[in-house]
Amino acid sequence: MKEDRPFAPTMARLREAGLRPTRQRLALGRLLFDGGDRHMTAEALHEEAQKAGVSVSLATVYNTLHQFTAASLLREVVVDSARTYFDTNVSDHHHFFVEKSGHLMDIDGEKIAISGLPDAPEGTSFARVDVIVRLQGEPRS
Amino acid sequence: MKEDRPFAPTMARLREAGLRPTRQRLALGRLLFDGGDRHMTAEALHEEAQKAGVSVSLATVYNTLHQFTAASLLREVVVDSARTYFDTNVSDHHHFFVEKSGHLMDIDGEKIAISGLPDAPEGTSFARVDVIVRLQGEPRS
DNA sequence: CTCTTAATTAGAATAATTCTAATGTGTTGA
DNA sequence: TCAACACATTAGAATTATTCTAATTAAGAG
Repeated sequence: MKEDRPFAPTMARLREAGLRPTRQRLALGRLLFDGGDRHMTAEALHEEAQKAGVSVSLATVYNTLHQFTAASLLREVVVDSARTYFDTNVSDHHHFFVEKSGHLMDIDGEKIAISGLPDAPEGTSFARVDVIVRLQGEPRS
Repeated sequence: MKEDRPFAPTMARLREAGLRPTRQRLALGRLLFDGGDRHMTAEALHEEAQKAGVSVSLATVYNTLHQFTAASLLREVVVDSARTYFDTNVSDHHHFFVEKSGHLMDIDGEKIAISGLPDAPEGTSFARVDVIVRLQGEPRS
């Protein structure tokens, strides 16, 4: 009679990425990937881990977020010079950003079309195109 | 026989913005606005001022950049979590960002069209739409 | 079980930015 | 012209997110 949430999927992800499934990485992976799309900061994830009774150092949270990003399990979103967000949605998409609250929302990449983009300057190529729709006011929800 | 570059335009800008044309603001304004479109960091502007023989503290550079931004003489560009860029081009446009070197280039806003943007969530409205084209490699020029 | 290597950690270090509180300077009006 | 006040500037301390360091711990192979 196990009461834990399934950890097998996270386990598998880590193995595929060539990351040892340590206690900390499993715990963080579960927090990140168990509940749909999330936009997390290192501090927020660290707090969440504490609250969940998992003891992880902040340094490990940072390490883990970067390793997950390198392994394409996460994507870094730059919208605010004050803090870095990590997005569990790694598919093609864009963002609404509520400037006042620092809240991020996904915009499906397929819905948006961008036309008229100039070619990449000589010697360079596109790494990614980010669309950030900055919002003022507070969403209802 | 004056050898100075014209300071009158900057002077006028400051007055319009309701900012006292102090020695520091005039000097920084000239560095920023005299040479076409520029993307500057606080540190870079501070260095440039030193080299130009203008003595301004870093705190003043920061203050000034923020005041200029509030007055719409500058626009803040968020592309890199490590440093904040200020753009002297305040018209509608977007950016190429060379990740390796930290170099920014403007993309004329009229060239680009974005279709399929969802409506702003209830309670919010669009403040601005930023398109950032991240480039890998090094531009030739 | 033991060895080897990679992961974790606490705390110090770093770097950009902001704050503080003291000093200096434009501007206004008599 | 100049006194007086509000606003600016400044050096340096403080803050904050993030990274680094060096030492400890744990995972996986044999």
